[in-house]
Amino acid sequence: MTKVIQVAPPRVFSELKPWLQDHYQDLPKRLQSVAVFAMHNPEVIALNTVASISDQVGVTPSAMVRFAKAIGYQGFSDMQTVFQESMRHMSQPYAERLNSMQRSAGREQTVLSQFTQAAAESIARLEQNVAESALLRASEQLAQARMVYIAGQGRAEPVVTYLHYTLVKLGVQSVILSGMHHSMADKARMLRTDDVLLAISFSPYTANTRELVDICLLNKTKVVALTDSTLSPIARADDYHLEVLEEEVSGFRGLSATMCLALCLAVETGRVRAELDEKLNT
Amino acid sequence: MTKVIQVAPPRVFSELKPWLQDHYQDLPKRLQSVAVFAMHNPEVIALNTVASISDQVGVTPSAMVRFAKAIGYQGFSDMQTVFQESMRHMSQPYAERLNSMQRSAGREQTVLSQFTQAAAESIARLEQNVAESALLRASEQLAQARMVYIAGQGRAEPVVTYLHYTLVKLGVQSVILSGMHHSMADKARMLRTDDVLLAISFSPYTANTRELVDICLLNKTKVVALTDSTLSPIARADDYHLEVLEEEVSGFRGLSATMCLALCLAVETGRVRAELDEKLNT
DNA sequence: TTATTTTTGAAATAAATATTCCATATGCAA
DNA sequence: TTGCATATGGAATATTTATTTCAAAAATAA
Repeated sequence: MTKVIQVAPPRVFSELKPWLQDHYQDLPKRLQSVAVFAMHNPEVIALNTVASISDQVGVTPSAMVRFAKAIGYQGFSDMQTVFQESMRHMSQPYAERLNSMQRSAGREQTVLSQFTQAAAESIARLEQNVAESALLRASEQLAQARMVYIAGQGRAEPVVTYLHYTLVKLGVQSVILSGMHHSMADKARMLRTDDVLLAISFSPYTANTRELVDICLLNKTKVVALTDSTLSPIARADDYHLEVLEEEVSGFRGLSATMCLALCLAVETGRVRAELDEKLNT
Repeated sequence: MTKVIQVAPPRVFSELKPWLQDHYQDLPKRLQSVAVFAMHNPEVIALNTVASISDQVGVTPSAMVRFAKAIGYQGFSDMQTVFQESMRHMSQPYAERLNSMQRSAGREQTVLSQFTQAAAESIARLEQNVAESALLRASEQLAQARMVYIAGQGRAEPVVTYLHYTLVKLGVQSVILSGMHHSMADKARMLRTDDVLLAISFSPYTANTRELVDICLLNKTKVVALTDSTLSPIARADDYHLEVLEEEVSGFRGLSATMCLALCLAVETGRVRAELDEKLNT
């Protein structure tokens, strides 16, 4: 039985790399092949089965298991989880950076670092998932509105406040609906067909906001929605909606990415509005 | 046997999303749960086993298989490959990422990428600049308070709303001061020495919030401040303040990092408060 | 209400996947 | 060369994991 090492194996991918550099020379030929492949295609190791990988590397399945054991893992499966874990953070380079910085320092995760990491991940994802065109379409709707009515409750309320504050500062007429003590029907009656409802709602979706959107859609009033999922009841095929999903940390969802998107929406609306105004004046 | 659909299922993740939007309503309860989870945590679906996922979703393994079949896949495994494939492309932008970073120096950027980048930088800086100990000290003050009064105007108001929402959810008694139609003196008179004022204020500092802090300090009422600079008039040497600076993009400052810090503060306060309560009960 | 269909969970089964074992090959030293 | 140790591939085995089945529960319609 070949035992290159018997101390605790690296539990994170970033530590595995330097380890292999040190011990590469001492490994048998096949295991070297595996090492090279693993470093060049970590995502293949993370996602495929032993049979499939060994085939791609050009070795037998046994070699894969031996490789894992040579490093010190219990077996291939054990090693694979380390590769998988590294993938989770791959798509968020910011997060990975923060992560590795802390790990190298040896510190444990502080409350602050946990939440900043989640926020950074959410923002990175936001950039990937929201199409510039969708943002533009939504902005155009808002810019054309005679008046923008903003609605949202609970966790969405800070977003409502922020959007209102920013839009007003940018010269876009807007009113907060949530605060008013009217029935939903009363609120809906205020809206004219040249107005636009800007609805913000997250899971669990509050019935009020949902109801408001329903009424508006019936009245042919335009609705721009900001939500955390296209499965949300307020996101319809025919309206303009933007999606933002916040990473969760021990049951808490932040608003970092949402606020970022809100600012984008407001600024873009302001810009489009300014363009429209200019056209009218000439 | 339940057959929602029998046509060819989406082979790419991006097509799967709209499909679920259309058919979500028609799915049984458990399958809806799975749908929501799958859209929110695609990487978990890609990387874990049926047993592990179903456990996280809170359904039985059978439900996972049924979900896959309902969409039209042969089984869970078949669906999983689609999720895995989507991950492969996700992590591809490793090189692409660097490109976009470099592009920032030269060419034009989208509105979205400009703001997400600013937000990410602000958050990264937040993590470096805020000491965990400062966060803890501030949290302890808030946790010991009989009642937390929250104040802040303008750009700080969304933060006030959010802090209030989160603190209440965590069982910490708190009230928003800003909204009340009282004079500053009236407001200050409400505060007892065992209360704490949580003041949020950014440049340009509104006179109101500043005045409130001054009165509290005179009355020996504790003040916890959240601001964008230690030079801020509301940050004093002897009180508890946290600093967060948002990166600026063409004159606009976001709230992403601020919201992240606010959440940290609230959660940490809730934790400390829970500890205190436990001690009292024993 | 009752009858009928749909949904659900738990256990049994089937499939796949990783791991171990062993015979053989390969490299190396005397 | 021979002898010894290590490395290797392939097949057997053990384990894990997905899938199916079926009875019970829930929902729906009559």
